[in-house]
Amino acid sequence: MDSRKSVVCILGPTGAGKTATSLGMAKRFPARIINFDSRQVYRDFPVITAQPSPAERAVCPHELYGFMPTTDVITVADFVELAHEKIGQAVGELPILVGGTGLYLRALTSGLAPIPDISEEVRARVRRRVEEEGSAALFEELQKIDPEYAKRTHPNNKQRNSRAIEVYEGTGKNFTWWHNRVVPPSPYRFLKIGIKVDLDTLTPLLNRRIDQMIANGAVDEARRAWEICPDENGPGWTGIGCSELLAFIKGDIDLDEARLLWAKNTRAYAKRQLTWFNREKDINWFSPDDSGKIIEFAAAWLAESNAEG
RNA sequence: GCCGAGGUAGCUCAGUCGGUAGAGCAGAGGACUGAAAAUCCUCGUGUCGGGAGUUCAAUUCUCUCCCUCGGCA
Repeated sequence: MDSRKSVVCILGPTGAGKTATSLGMAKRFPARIINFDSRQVYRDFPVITAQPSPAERAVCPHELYGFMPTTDVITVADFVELAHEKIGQAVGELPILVGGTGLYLRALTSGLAPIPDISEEVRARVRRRVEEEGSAALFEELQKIDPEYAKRTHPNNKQRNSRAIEVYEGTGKNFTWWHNRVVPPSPYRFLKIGIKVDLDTLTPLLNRRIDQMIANGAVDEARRAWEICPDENGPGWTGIGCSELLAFIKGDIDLDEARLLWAKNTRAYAKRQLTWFNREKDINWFSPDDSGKIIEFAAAWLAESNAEG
């Protein structure tokens, strides 16, 4: 018997129709939709990051959408904590996780290595070092303190190399040591539903969605965000579409160039998402127009747990 | 019509003092544990504009033709 709380996850590449699927499910079961998309948390970019509209959100409670300022960072660890909190609040409701950030979902379902927070001083120092000495210098150091992890990263990967170094400096244990710690099993049982669309089918849909976003005020949205957070390095600005529109607003490129760049980057992102999800073995894949099947499938899975419990 | 500069990868161009060529971008695939819509890795045969000549050997030198872009008429 499995008495753990049931959580349904709806994942897939951007633009595949996850929102529509989740709403269909929310109409069938009392539900609470919880976002696991790292960019849809930003309140200044509801259109550009394709957050559910107010009408869509009225269908059932929606959590972790549009609540962060562009100036703030969200990390995997922050997400996992927030998601646990929101799942806990779904009492008498089915928690439905919807999103496309593979790392966030994996961290939530498989657990995150229990690495303590690294102080801002250490992080800032390591980051300064990457800029000054270059990523390869940190990589050489990493080969000494964590040869195993060094094999899995690359001299040019400044983000990973500095993270691995800061963990060692901040905790005295290397990254690999932390990764090998056993994480407690999740208090939830998860059903992963993937919306599968091949890239060539998806691309024209993504392009059309960009035109729609522009028609829905994406440019003004970016202008307003720029007034609120006039710092290109503000974490919210890393969303695809945000930086391209900012380049247009600043006069560096025209709107058509911005659109083409945006489309190209969106497709590349969708491809990265598909690559990530292809590796996960426990995803049940459906096509976007299978919403009926998906709901039956979820219903059967939920009944199974009730029968057991 | 004359003078000049060019025609090399899908695009922008480098290069070969004669031994059949390589960067960036684009494109494709992949990795991924606190920045993840991030960050990073791998993948380059193309009548080197056509034809002829010189040469063991021409994308490279010579001639000629075609085309593009400037300038002069």
